[in-house]
Amino acid sequence: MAITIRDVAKKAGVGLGTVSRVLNQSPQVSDATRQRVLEVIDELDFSPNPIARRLSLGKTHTIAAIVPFFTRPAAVERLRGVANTLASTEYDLIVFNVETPDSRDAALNELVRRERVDGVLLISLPLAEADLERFKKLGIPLVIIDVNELSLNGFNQILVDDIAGGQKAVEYLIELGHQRIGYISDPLEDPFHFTASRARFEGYCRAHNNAGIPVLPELHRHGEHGRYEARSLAEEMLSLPERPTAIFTASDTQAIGVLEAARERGFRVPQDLSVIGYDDIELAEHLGLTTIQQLLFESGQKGVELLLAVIADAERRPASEILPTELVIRNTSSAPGVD
Amino acid sequence: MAITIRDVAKKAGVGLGTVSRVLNQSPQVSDATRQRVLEVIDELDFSPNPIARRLSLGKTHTIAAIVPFFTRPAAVERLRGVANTLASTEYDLIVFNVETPDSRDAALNELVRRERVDGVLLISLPLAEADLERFKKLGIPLVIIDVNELSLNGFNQILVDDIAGGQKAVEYLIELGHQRIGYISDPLEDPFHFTASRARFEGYCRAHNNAGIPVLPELHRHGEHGRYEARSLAEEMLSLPERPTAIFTASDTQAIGVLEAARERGFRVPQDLSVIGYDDIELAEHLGLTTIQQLLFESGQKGVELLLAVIADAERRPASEILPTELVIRNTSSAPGVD
DNA sequence: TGTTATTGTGGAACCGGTTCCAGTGTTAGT
DNA sequence: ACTAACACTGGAACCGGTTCCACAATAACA
Repeated sequence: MAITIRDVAKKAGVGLGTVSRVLNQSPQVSDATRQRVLEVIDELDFSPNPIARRLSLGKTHTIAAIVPFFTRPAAVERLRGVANTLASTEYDLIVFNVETPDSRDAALNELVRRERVDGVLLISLPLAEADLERFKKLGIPLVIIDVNELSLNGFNQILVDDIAGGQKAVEYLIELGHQRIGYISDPLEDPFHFTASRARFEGYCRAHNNAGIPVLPELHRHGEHGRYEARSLAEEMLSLPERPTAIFTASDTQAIGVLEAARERGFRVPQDLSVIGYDDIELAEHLGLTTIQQLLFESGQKGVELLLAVIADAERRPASEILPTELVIRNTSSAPGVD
Repeated sequence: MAITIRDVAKKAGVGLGTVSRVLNQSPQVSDATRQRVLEVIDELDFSPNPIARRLSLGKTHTIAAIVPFFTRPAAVERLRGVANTLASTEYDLIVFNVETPDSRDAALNELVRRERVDGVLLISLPLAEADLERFKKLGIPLVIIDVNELSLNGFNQILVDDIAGGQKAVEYLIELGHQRIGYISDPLEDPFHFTASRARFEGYCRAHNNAGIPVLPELHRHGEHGRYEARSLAEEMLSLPERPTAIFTASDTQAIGVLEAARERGFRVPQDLSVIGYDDIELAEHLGLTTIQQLLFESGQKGVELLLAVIADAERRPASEILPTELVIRNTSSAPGVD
């Protein structure tokens, strides 16, 4: 049987309230008593049972992260930010990996049962109005990371301006002299309604409009997320009678597929084809891939910090922070037709 | 204030013990009563507070996974197996990401405090004898996944026969006619004492010995884990006066680095150079990489199942399961010098 | 010196479950 | 008809913390 606060109290010759006060650094304890209690705690190698603590406090000291496709490099990196930040707190993290709309709903229902978690981090996953309202009504602290939706004004969120990111990438290509710029992304409509591909496309369009370059439908292809799929889409695009001189993709993973297609077809990168990805995952640096960097690790970190703040103060007004993106120029981009 | 078992009892006009019995499917309840209680539970949308349950049962219903470098593809895939298996149980998972010996020790100390978790999954991380003994002495259920060490006989484990895996890869190359086969791996000695690179090297040596081919020191290079590092090592190797005609790597990530080096140097794969990786991560299929498949997802899954069995029956004798490896032949391997 | 704050302390009550024990009602056995 | 065995049921006690309230001892004030 493990040592309890009562054992400590008895051995130290104090009341159990006093031991609890020492544990919680209450100032209401004299130095002499505190000293004695601390000695006994040390002597018995006592450490308080966190579960009893949670029950008594009515808090679970657990937060949940809902993450679609948590094996994707960008998701893993965000989770790393979450896990590392949480490691130094007394909070536990439980991760819900979502791979189908069904598993999303299961996770949601699980969490919405009160008393399970103190707060929820929703990563890259847009929810229906009704689901969001449920969180609000039940008063479950919620922080949304990486969902670009106008309707989310009243919620706590950490977001990345994907429109600006996409625009930045394409403006850079236009500046280099490219006129036919392809865009390869996930489907703009998918069962989860992910926003990233759409927002980045919006940036793509804005850059074109600002420069007075028409947006050509044949230069925008989309398919399931993945390097392999992106590769086929790129091959289609590169077979066009008027092929693009540059391709922007919605993720680095897809950019890698494009690089493969270019190699396959004998196009040199960047001389014959410029390629720009998105995310700046670890591989991007090794590949020398020009990309739009978004602060993945930091998004997880800031999401946790915000969530803990919301948990600590339920009355806090909703806050949102927009993380910057940055164009990282490496070796897969140059002016068109240059040797 | 949330609904408790007492509210249900009152509304159903039964004692609170009865409600508890219904919740725990005790057979000691008449059908009529059970029915009534279930109706009220439904009506009030009651769900029992897991924390109170845990305190009362003296179990945390939480298991910990200690995973070094949890962003590496192989680790992520194992974790996916763990998380998905656990999702259908009432257990929570907390993940300790270990990136330095310090953070390993911190995780260990955290966990060894009793009452924190019901069991521990140790993934790919060899521990000192003393640390293992600590688990045993404290009676904390432990399952070790993917650590190849003879001294672990008395422990529950899921392991992969990395020696056989390495041997299989190299035997296949020898069969194809290769005589100069390189091996690129992590350092054989590292701060964590990872076993994978060593065991696979052992297999490499056995295959050579069996075939009467000498093991040449210049054909074995090792460096920090990573695609980029592997690339430089491969470049060194390919610059040798008598370069290898095939390279076996300790991971797919490193194999990708080798492919890059080959491309850089103008070697065609597989005509000029065969490359075999290890793990069969998702990328391997897309790249057409020949590799040794190990059951990553399953290793997590089986680890959890074993751990839950150990938790359920502390007297269970230690069990170990060896997962098979399989050679997956794709497009990066062929006989040497064939066009 | 008597009265009032102030500081420190002990422990009951509580958080919301589980479990055990005692007790009631029913059925079976003789 | 009386007792034994059995099936159900109610609720106290418990898990191990926190918190609040009552109270004692000391300090501050008039």
